[in-house]
Amino acid sequence: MTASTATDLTRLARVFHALSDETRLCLVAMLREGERCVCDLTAALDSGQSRLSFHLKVLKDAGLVQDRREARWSYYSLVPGALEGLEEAVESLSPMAAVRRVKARCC
Amino acid sequence: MTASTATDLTRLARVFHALSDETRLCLVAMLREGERCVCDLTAALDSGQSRLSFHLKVLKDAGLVQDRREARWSYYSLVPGALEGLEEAVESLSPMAAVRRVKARCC
DNA sequence: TACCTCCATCAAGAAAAGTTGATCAGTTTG
DNA sequence: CAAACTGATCAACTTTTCTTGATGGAGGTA
Repeated sequence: MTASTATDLTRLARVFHALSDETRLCLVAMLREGERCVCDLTAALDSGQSRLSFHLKVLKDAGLVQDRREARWSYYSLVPGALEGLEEAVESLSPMAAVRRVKARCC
Repeated sequence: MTASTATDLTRLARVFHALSDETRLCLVAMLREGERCVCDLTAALDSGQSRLSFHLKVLKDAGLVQDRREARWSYYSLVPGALEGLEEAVESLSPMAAVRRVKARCC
């Protein structure tokens, strides 16, 4: 809890970055309905395939979505609890936590 | 609720973008303690002044912080409720909302 | 086997974001 | 008034992110 403060910040920043793009927010919105294959997402967003692949990777690297291969399709879905965990992540930026960080030169 | 979907997405993306940087997360953490003048923030983060000014502007444009001038000092503070509102913003990316969006070509 | 579909990955270029140092305006102090 | 201080803004530069088209692999199908 005290050890990996910088790491936590880094990871939190990465999650927020993943959500900082409209295309990716759309993807998240669609995936809240349930699992989707890339071809469906591509069709729905009317977007190039490599472009979506890129954005899905960003979401995946942030730990927000997961993928599953089946035959020649890739199915993406939200990582259970990942979005719900956002709230407490924000709370981790608490005043007390801040005091600790700042005393140690902050970040 | 239906009209400004794209606008909502844009604004939400902007808020997440504002939080997608470690320096800015540090600033938010410090401001959760209460109002701070820029000189204090600069000292605590051991950062150049124009750099912090830039990041504070990003946070301000996203509606997360507000500033107040007093004499020659600028005091920054969190916009009340802004962080708390994040959670419900994420929830606004609901499956139903997604269905609506996707039917209309999504974003 | 030849061909088609789905999709990850790569390279190259375009666009956006971040950093740094300089300048300037408004305030206060000597 | 001159000098010092706080902090916003600008321009130039670096770094990161995004987009696009091409390639290739894996899995089906005729």
